[in-house]
Amino acid sequence: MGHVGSSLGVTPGTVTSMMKALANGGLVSYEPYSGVLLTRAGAQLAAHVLRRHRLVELFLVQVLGMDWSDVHAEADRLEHAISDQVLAKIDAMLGSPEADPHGDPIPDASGRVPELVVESLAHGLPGERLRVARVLDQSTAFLRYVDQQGLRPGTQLRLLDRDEAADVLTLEVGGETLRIGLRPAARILVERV
Amino acid sequence: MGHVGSSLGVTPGTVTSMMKALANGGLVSYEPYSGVLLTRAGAQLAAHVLRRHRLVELFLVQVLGMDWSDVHAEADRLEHAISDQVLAKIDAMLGSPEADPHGDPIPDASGRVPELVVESLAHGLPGERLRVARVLDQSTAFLRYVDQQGLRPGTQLRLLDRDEAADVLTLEVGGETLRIGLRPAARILVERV
DNA sequence: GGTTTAATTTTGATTATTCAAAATTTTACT
DNA sequence: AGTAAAATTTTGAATAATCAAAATTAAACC
Repeated sequence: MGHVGSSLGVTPGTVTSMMKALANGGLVSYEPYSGVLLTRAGAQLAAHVLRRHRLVELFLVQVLGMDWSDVHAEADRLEHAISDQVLAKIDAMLGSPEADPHGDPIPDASGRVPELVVESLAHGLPGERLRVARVLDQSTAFLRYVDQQGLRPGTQLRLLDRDEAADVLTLEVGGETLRIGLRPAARILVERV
Repeated sequence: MGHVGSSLGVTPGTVTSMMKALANGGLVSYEPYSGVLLTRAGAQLAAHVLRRHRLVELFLVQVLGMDWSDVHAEADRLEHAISDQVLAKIDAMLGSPEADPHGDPIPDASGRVPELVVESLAHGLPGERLRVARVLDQSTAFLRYVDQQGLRPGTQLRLLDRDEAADVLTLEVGGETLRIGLRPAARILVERV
């Protein structure tokens, strides 16, 4: 559980305290040394938090014209301050979207997440026509790279070649040919078209 | 200073602690039992907080289509979570407005507040043509009333009669005639046109 | 002016959050 | 199986925010 602490910037002991508090509130089941599991209520709450976060991200990009590589941090601060009423307005304005700018699915108001059939770009076979559905690595650096290569969610592409030895895929995107390593390709999810 | 506490929902002792903390941070000068005064830095910060609050209110009304009688509470929660970058986008989208939906002036980015020459509607004289500039009482009830009477900021009106004895003004607004007490009229600021 | 009343401040206690460091448990490796 | 390493939890202490109630100061009133 150490990674939870470092990603939140707190010490391991603090994470234990938090987990106990969550267990106390009925949001997780917690057995010392073995880990935590979300309860039904906890999963529900998590879905609502995700919904807020992702709707806010999409709003920041689409309505305020912000860069998609910056909105994660903004949304982290905003999601706690937005009322259900404002969220409903945002949702309506965006047309109840199913995915945020990174392609992450947005749970609906009841907490259900839209499923989509996607696979990793790294598993694609030569000749396939694909559409970028989702970018898993949301670090600023990676998003910038994806942006520059024109591989944002929604983009169509064709897989030209797959070179296992060199660890490289060759793609055709918007008439251009580009090469991408299998490592980064594994962080990009696509759907067949 | 008791009203500060009650409007914040805390006890008087807590207010004293807060004032000491603000004085410690150089935002106010504080002399026990005599009161507090904003320092230059405090006034600057206050202007920025007001700017945030009022820009957010206007944004909620103009962009998200919310009711102006609801946005105060929303803005109170949002103003702390919005980054300068997002605020700048909002400001640009609204065209660097000078007043929020209630007519309250919005300080510019440097903290300067636009002055406008206004007086209370209660001081108007019969025959004057006026424009509603600002509504001081921002309780939900009063804003609803003002809304129903069509007296939102920007509305033009003519003062027909002033009856000191009955404590009533007679106005002509958009072809309609309406009567309003001097008490509520004092909460509405107008400019001559 | 002296006394009562109201406002403000201080005091002492409570609660919540976090950390560093020690203790415990699990996992990994021989 | 046994030990070393890593992860997790516990402990004890520090900090901050708040409150209720007591003490102090200022204001109001005869």
